Amino acid sequence: MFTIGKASEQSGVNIETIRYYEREGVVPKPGRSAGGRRLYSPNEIAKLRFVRRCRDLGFPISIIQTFLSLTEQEDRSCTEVKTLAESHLDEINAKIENLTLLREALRSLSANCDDGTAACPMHDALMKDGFGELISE
Amino acid sequence: MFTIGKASEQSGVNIETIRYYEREGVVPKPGRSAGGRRLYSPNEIAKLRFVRRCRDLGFPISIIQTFLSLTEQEDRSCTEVKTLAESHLDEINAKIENLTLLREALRSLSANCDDGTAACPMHDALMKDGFGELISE
DNA sequence: TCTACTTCCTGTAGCGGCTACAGGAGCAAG
DNA sequence: CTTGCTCCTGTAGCCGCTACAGGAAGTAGA
Repeated sequence: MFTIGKASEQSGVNIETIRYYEREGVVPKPGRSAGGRRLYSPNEIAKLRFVRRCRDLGFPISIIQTFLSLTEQEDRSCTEVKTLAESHLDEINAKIENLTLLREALRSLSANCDDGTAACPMHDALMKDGFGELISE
Repeated sequence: MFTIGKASEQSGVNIETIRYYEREGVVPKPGRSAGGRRLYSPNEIAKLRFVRRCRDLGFPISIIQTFLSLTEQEDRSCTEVKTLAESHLDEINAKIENLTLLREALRSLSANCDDGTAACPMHDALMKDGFGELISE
């Protein structure tokens, strides 16, 4: 059994964040020592690590909770997890696409600044009425 | 002069968001009608549009405020704007890179689910201790 | 002129996902 | 026994909005 500090080290989840996850019911409440300190089993630490990795992958907490509850009921949850992952993949693709558009827009605005004619062509372009709407979303 | 509803239409900024920008000092307080309603000049509406477009480009409010204050003092602020824009461009590139890594990680995890051997290979991979740390940040 | 409807006002609280305190208690080493 | 670390609870703040509630002002038609 490990205290919250060790659990944090091993899972890579910040101590405050671990307590936050507990408050929000993302992970179950751990046992306590005689002195009232949280004690984590290796299994619970694995769960925290799982949450962190899912967060790193960009999953929102709500979906991670679904993942964890699907995992509780051991029967054939793989396809459901896969479906969720793939719809998330679509979102990521959309984000990448938008960011790429945005990058091009910024690049061309910034490039205009090089000719040194106007006070600030970038600013002017963003102020003007006729400037096209960049982001689709 | 236009009421907040018209200003919202013309700038593309939500009414509530306009008031929020005013509270936060992003844009100056507009004049008021006899009855106490906000009245916007075309110039103020252009400013709102400017803020929205910068937000669309992913700039945080704090940077947009810098943009606007650089604009107030008309003297050669172009290079500063350009510098800010380019460091923002770097951030966008980093985001795209991370998302791309993330997409590959998700794809390969999801692909593993297809062979239908384990209960859920994706879940197992995320739980395991040895799984590499994906995201650099 | 009265009424119905729309727009606007202020103020406050909520969202997600943390992070940062304050003020105190437990615990191990020297 | 004291020092210093970790831990506890509870609360407030971060960003950039968004969504109310409860009321006042303005507009259009009968």
